Amino acid sequence: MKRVTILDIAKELNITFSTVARALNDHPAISDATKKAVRETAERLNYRQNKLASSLRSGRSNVIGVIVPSLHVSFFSSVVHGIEKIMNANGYNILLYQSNESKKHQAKGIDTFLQSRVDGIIASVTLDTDNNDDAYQEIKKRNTPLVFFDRILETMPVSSVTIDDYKGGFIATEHLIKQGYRRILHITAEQNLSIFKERLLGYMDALEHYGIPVDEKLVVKGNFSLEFGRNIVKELLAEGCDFDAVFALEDYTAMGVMQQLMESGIKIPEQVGVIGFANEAFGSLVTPQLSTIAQQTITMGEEAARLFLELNKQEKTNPSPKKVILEPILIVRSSSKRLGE
Amino acid sequence: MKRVTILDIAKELNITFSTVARALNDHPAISDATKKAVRETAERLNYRQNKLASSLRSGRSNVIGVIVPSLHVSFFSSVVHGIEKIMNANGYNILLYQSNESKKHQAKGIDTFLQSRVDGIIASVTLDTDNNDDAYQEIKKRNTPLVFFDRILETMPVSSVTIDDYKGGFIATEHLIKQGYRRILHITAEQNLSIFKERLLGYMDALEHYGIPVDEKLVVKGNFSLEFGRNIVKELLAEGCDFDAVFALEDYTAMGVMQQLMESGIKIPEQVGVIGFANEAFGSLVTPQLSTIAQQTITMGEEAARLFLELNKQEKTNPSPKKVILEPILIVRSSSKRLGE
DNA sequence: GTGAAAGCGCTAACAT
DNA sequence: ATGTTAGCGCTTTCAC
Repeated sequence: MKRVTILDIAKELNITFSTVARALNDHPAISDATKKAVRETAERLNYRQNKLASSLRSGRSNVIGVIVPSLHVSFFSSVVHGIEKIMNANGYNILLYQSNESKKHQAKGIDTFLQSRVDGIIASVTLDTDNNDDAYQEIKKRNTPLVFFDRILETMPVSSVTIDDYKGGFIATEHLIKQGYRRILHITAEQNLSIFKERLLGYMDALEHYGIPVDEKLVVKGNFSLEFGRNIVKELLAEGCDFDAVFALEDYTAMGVMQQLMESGIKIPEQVGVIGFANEAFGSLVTPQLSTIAQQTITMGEEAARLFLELNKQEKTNPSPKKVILEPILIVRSSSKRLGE
Repeated sequence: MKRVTILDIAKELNITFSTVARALNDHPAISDATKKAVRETAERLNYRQNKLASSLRSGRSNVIGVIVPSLHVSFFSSVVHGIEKIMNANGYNILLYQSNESKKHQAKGIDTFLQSRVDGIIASVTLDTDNNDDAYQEIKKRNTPLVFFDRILETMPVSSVTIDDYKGGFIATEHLIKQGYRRILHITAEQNLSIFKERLLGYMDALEHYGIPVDEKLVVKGNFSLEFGRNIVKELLAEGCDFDAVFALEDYTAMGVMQQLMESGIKIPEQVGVIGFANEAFGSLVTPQLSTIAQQTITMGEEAARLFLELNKQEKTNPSPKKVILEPILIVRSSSKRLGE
């Protein structure tokens, strides 16, 4: 019933527990014979190292904290999948925390991570996080390596991996323009997070680049829900708003847009073209298939993990933060393809 | 730069560190004045408890390990979402591990959990796990609380939460029968996991119950992929196999079935009805909308967490394992509704 | 209501 | 190549 420790192994073999510890850690100064004996005894006694003790003593836990808004959002669970894959392959474990889009929860999670003495933190911030968030400042103050992905705090000098949201907005809009659409509605969100700002900028620059005037009435603030997409289309149609394409901040919103357009008897893509953002699984399964911008979710997670590993290697040299920017990928499907391509 | 400990707080206040520890843990024997002073000093010095030390000493880590095949599968990420929500609310953190459907990885994950002295493990086993899996046996041997969800080891006396897969298979089939379908194709999987066995049993019993003979040619072994659904339909149509409905083990497979049927000019649900399993997000967005069986994913995670908490409370009484069985929910959509309902 | 002291199971610097 | 020793930062029993 009592847990077996290195002391038990030492007793069995009539050596000291420090020799056992060295043998188990494959210390070069230990003879092969001793190592073999120790390993066999360890196995026989069913010994398991106590990581708590080892971490406490060594100051390294081999655990990193990952904090995301919600695993129920496929974007985040895919990124976490990528993070875990790489970190696991490098001997790290993942402590997981969901902020549930609440700054308060997020702060509590960070606090727990700090208490657990994680070797680093990978995070995507809540929608309402401000640029000088205390919790994140505390991470830096304690010299705990920090990596942001997707939703970052722009003013903090922290490594991050994002997609080029500006470019994402640009190529989505450009694609619509090239398909002959001219009055392109853009559904965006509150502008406190850079990702939405950037997409909007990309949208505006694309219009300008192709000599199309920006019409403020064609930029509306919305959210990630299918419902919003339906409602805004219903409203705009009722108002007689004149648009011939929609670039939505997220695929679910775009889906709502499509549903309402179809219900209103508007042909997609002949009368109105639609493009979303995120490449959700359903996009290729619906009719018409939804054009979108893919965000390389798993790659994003993998890159975030690699960024952390790099950061950790050069920890003493205190390197300047590194920004990895992934390419957004235009996925053209039938919802926006009215020319031959 | 040096970490602040309870000793630092003690020095500041000219009391002993054990008083500080008690004050921080809200020990009843400590005066309110002392508690207040300690808390203020802790805050001022920016103290963070070292959980490694506290866990090592107390023997409780307040961490539980969660091991799933892959977070990239929405079913699992939703369940983990539910688990984290409840465990977090009860003061626990989640150590996450993906087995990637590999028994070897799974064993390594369990080993790490054991080394990290987790207070319990919640798991959904890999497809190839056998009933006497060493890693899971080891968990029990160490008296570490264990809870399975969805994919369980039947012969192990372990608490678990599943849905009633038998009933799921039954009501899916019954629904098709009531819609007038008679030659119902069932796509199942290898029979080593109970979930697929149960669904198949439910299917057969439903047929029998309604006096429809079971035709072995209408039961095929497949997998979760859309491709499999497409291919099997193509094959069966080529063979001239006569079926008028399909009950697929998973929505993606069902989606492949629908796509191929439509491409072959077969009307859904008029000529062939289709029902899937899992209630993936896309089901309500595709045309025709896909009927399915919902598995209460988030609830499943929450129940698994509650089961663990209960288990942990009565740890000394060594309670008999408790099986929570959730109701499968029939979701009727247009892919299988050819009568008025 | 607070102090003293032991020890959780390791790592690592210093001996030999 | 192995032993000795001192902690890591807490919790907890036993004093007073």
